[in-house]
Amino acid sequence: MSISNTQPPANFIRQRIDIDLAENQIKNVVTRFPPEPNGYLHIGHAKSICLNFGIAKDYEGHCFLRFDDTNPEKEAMEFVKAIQEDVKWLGFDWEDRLRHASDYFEQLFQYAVELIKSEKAYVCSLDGDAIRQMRGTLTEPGQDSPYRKRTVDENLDLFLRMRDGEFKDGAHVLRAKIDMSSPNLNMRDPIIYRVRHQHHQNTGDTWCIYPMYDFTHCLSDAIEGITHSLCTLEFEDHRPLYDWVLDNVSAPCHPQQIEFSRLTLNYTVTSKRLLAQLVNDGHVEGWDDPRMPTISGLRRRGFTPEAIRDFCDRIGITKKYNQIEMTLLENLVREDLDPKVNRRMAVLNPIKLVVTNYPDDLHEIFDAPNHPNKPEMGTRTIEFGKELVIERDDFMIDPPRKFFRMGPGREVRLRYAYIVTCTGFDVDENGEPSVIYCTYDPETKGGNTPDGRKVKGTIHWVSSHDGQVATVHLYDRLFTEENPAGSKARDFKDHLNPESLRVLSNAIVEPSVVQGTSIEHFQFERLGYFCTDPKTSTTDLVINRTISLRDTWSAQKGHKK
RNA sequence: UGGGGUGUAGCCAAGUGGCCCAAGGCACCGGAUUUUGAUUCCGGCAUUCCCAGGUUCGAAUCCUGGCACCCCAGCCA
Repeated sequence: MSISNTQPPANFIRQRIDIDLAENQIKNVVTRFPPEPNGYLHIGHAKSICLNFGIAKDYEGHCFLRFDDTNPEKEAMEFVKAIQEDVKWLGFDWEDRLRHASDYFEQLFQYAVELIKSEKAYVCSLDGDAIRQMRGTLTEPGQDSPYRKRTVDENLDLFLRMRDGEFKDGAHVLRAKIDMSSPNLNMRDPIIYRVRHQHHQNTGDTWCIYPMYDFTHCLSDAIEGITHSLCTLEFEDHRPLYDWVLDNVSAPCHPQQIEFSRLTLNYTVTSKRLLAQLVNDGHVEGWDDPRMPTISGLRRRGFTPEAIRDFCDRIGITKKYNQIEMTLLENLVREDLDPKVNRRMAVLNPIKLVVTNYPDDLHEIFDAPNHPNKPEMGTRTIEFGKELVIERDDFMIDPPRKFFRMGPGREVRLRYAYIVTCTGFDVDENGEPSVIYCTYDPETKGGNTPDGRKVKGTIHWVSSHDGQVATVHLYDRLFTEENPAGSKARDFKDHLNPESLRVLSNAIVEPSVVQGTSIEHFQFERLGYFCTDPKTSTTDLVINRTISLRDTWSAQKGHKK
């Protein structure tokens, strides 16, 4: 038996679930993906989405999409819409399990009342500074709030009045009564409700008090019957509080929180806060700028859901701090696109090539395969003529021996057309070549060599007669540093790559590169994978480079891509 | 001498005391095929698992002691 490659990768969370199932701790698996709608989803969220939805799928359980919307100041409908679109695009379906933490505000309120009644929560009227000061430090215990001894009746009365809008923002908070000397700061009477007179994206103006994350999350999990609440490492310290809340109210069940390490990708940032800065400061065009590691940016760049899911599978789930190489993601995109995408020819930096012995007004039509290794993908026609364009990089006045392209006196194949020999060139006032001349060998139609002669170089071309002008966006990594946010001394924006976007406005593409309403993917032969930009129009063809082809030649030569 | 975590190749990662002189992927280095210097294919790539002791017939896996790194003092999540 061969090893199945459809087997989901083993990881410690799946092992935990296997044990829970085997020991009958749970009957079926329920997970959730709980984004806060305060920004767009990024590749790090994709890891969590694939984990949570992937586990639900593999174990035939369920996964909720739940908006963790307890802080109305930062949250917006734009983000809840975008998040849903991104999760769907990645290929996951929450069916009828779309929820908001704010759907539970009334229940949460009742749980808070329970806590007050059992003397496990109190209204504290200290201001922010005082609360902070009395919390103590990492090495020193905190001090009890003077309001800690308020009676149940007094607390109840105050809490109800907080809800009724009697108090200004910050006047009072509700705190859990735990232990001000706990070595875990989260257990030092954490705030669980605060007053915020703020319009909420989902509940409107119904509430003016909002529950905090630590109180909301565990209870939302319990209400939904989540079995395994998967979150990132920074919440490890919060687990005792997660468990405390569930142990001290009449929660329907007690989900288990399990933490895993978040994704770090080199040469970019995976933090909503930092990405928001790039958007707000205008360093990129928006959340869906193709240079952004956001799901919407990657989509517009031409990355596929398949490649992203594959990436998430391959990086694994552990508790180790990691930094994944961007080249892994890039290679998986190539791997996904290579077998399924049509080949086309496009010249990014054109220079004119005149075939001097070709008839002036002849335009031959050739069939060219859409995929050289997959005949079943069919063919398209390409037009040949006397005047063509080729890539400037494919010609050198004085080429080295190993340059398998065009140079004076050299023979080269024009892909799927003819073998041509360079006979001369013109230069402009700067000494740069401006026109190249060649002759073609009529016996080599289609690029074949009936005499069996070897022609090492094959270059791409487009006919001037029917080639179409396009604007091509060449993208490169957004940052010049591996870990742009890794230094406390320097702002991450100092490491922005000034050449992350190059716009080529005179590219010539073959006419079969037509723009549809949705993103179309191509491989431009010898160049890379490209896609039409969603903002392209019939009069202005805009094409994004997803990723270049692997290029061992220029890598060896140390040439710049 | 606050608490919570993590340490297996350049980057991920399996491994849960004997089949480990450590799986797999990416990267890298050869070599074959090639009308994309692409793809594909074949081969190579940790006597060693943060370090030092110990237990054991046997340790990456157990014990003891170090070391390094990450997270926590929002009325953010």
